[in-house]
Amino acid sequence: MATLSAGTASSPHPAFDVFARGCPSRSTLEHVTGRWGALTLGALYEGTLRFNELRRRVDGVSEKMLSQTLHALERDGLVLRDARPTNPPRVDYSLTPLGRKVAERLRALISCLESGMDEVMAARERYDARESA
Amino acid sequence: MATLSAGTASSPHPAFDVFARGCPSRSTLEHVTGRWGALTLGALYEGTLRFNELRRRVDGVSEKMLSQTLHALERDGLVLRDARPTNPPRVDYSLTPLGRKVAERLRALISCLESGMDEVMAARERYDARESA
DNA sequence: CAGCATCCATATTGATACTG
DNA sequence: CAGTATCAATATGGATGCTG
Repeated sequence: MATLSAGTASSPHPAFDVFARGCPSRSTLEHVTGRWGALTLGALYEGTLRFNELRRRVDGVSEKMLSQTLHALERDGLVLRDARPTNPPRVDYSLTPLGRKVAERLRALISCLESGMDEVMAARERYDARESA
Repeated sequence: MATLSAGTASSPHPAFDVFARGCPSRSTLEHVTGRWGALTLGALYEGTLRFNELRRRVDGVSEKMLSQTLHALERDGLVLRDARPTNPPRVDYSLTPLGRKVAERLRALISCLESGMDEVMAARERYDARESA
């Protein structure tokens, strides 16, 4: 067994395996956990948002990155894009059912991390003290 | 409310907030979800591993990236590094209790993604057909 | 074995300007 | 408003060579 193909999370022989180099699920994982993917899904979990609303809510994204992120998530079927042919244009972004499930897991991870941050900070101090010595 | 500070996952006013630009938890999230962080935690979830074992199991990591990833995770208190002063040297990596909790959430996310991949693939085809038209 | 230091190609990202 | 296009800055990643 060269890669982490077997023994993964739920199933011993999943049809798709994130741990394998060429698996499509690996790219999806990257879209989801990427720098802006996680924040974008997190923001949309709270409700439908328009492009510029999203931009304001996700602290630090550039127009380009948000656009790119949204395209990737839409392509993966996690985000729904609803463009109304009005003038001025109005585009609403929301989560698909699958996107919602994924966002939930993501939030579980995030909240786990947030509540563990005191421990993380303490570990960092110990590490830095030890290394600088 | 300019950022995603409020209304986050579990608590309305978390002490640490991943969504805020300068929050330390954001960097931890990046270590955890980063390209190699997720795979590394996933691998260690299955048991203690030595450096080169880890390198073989995480398909595609370079020595440098694995080293870097391991340092970041160790500093954050998620991974434990146990170096025995033997010759040849032997270093065992394992998860701390916090690391284990985080890895669990990560695996939940991953397995959610893996079981949704059929849907993802279908969405991709629809998207590509639509866009190329 | 377990790594660190260095160099370099390339991928990501961010500003800026422009369009429908 | 909702983006796309382009260019420059930067970060990332990998190959190589060396050490304890």
